[in-house]
Amino acid sequence: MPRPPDPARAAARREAVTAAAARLFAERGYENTSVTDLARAAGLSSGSVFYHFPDKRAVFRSLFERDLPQCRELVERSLDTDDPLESILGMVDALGAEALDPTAPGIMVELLRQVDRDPELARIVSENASVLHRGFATLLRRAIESGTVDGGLDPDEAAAWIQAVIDAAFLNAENDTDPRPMLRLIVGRFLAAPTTGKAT
Amino acid sequence: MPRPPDPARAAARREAVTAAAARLFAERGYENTSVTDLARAAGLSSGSVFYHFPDKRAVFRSLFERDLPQCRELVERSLDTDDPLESILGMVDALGAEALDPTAPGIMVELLRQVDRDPELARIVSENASVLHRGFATLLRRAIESGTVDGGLDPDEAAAWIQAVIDAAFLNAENDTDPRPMLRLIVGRFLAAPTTGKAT
DNA sequence: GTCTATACAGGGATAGAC
DNA sequence: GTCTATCCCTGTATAGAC
Repeated sequence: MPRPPDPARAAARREAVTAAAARLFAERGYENTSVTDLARAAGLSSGSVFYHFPDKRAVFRSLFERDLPQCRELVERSLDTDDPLESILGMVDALGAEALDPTAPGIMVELLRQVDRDPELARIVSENASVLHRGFATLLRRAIESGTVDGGLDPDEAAAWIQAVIDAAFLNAENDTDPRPMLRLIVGRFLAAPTTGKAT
Repeated sequence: MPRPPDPARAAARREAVTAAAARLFAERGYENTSVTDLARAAGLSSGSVFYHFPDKRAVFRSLFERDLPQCRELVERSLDTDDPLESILGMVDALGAEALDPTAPGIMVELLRQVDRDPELARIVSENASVLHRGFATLLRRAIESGTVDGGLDPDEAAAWIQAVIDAAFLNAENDTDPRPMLRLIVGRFLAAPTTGKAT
C-alpha cells in the first residue's frame, strides 16, 4: 500500500537529517561530509535530502534555527532579577553548559567558518548573538548602577568580551571537564567592582 | 638561456605560495581554495606547487612551521624577569598583538578545523602550545610563590585558560580595535591575588 | 515522498616535455 | 624547476520513475 502523504513522518525524517548533520559535520567538518553521507546516516537517499532541504547549506543552517527561542527565553528569564551580577553569571553558566555537548566544539568551529560564506546563516546567528548581547549589556548597566560591577567598564564592550570568553570555552572543550567553574571565576573577577577605593 | 638551478629563487617561490595561502585560506577557507587558486595568486603553475610541497596539506602546515622559533624566543625572554606577573602580562600582550593581523581570525579558525585531520599539523601546533603552556605555568608558579597571583589557582589550569582567553581575542578580532588593553585587564584580574584577606 | 540514475563541474595529484 | 595536459575521483544537484 503506497503510503499516503504523512507530514509527521516527513518532519521526522527531516529531523533525522539534522541530527546526523550535527554529528557528522562536527566530526569531519562541513566540506568533508557529503550529502550522501548525511543521507546514509539518516537512513534515506541523497535525493530525499534535497526534497526536504533546498541545498546543503540549508541542512547546516537547520542546526541553528532552533536556538533562537531558547536564547530569548534565557535572556528574558535572566532579566527578571534583583541581583544583576548574579544573573549575568547565571547566563554564563547556562551558556557554558552547552559546551558539555561533545559535538559543541566541532560545530562551533564550523559555524565560525561558514558564517562568512552564507548570508542567511549570518542573519540567523547574528540575531542570536544580538539577543544575548542586549541581555548582557542591560544587566551590566543595572549592575554598574547598583555598584556591583566596575563602573569603569563599557557595558557593550564588556558584553562582547563575555561572549568571546564563552566562545573560547567551547573551543577549549576537548577534554570533558566542566568549564563552568572557571568561566564563572574569570567573568566574575573581570566584572567585579574594585573592593578598595570608591565604595558607593 | 635555460636558467641554472637556483635554490634562492626556488625558496622565494615557495615563500610566495605560503604568503598566498595565508591570504586565501583566511578569506575563503581551506577547502574552498584550490591548489590552482594558490598557484595563480603566487604567480606559478599548479604543477610547480606540487614540486615545492608534497601535497596541499603541507602548504597549510607551512604557515605554522615558522612560528615555533619565535614562540620559544618569547618564552625564554619572558622567563628572565624579576616580576613574574608583569612578565605573564607581557606574554599576553605579545600574543595578543598577532590578532591585529587581518588574516589572523580566519587562519585561526582554519587551524582549529584542520588540526584534528592532519596528525603532522597537530604535532606542530601542540609543540607550539606546549612551549607557551610551560612558560605561563612556570611564571604562574613563581608569581604564586611571591604572592602576586592568587594561590588558589592551579598553575596548569590557569595557564590553559589564559591561552583560551587569548584565543577568544583572535575570534573577536573582526573589528580593528586593539584587543590588548582588555586582554590585559581580563587576565590581570583573573590572576590577581585577593587584596583583602590573607596577605603573605 | 522517496527512490535510482545521471548530468555536470571541479579538484588533487601525476606524467612527461622542456 | 617549471610548465601543460590530463587521469581519476568525488560531490552537488536534478530528472524522472514509482
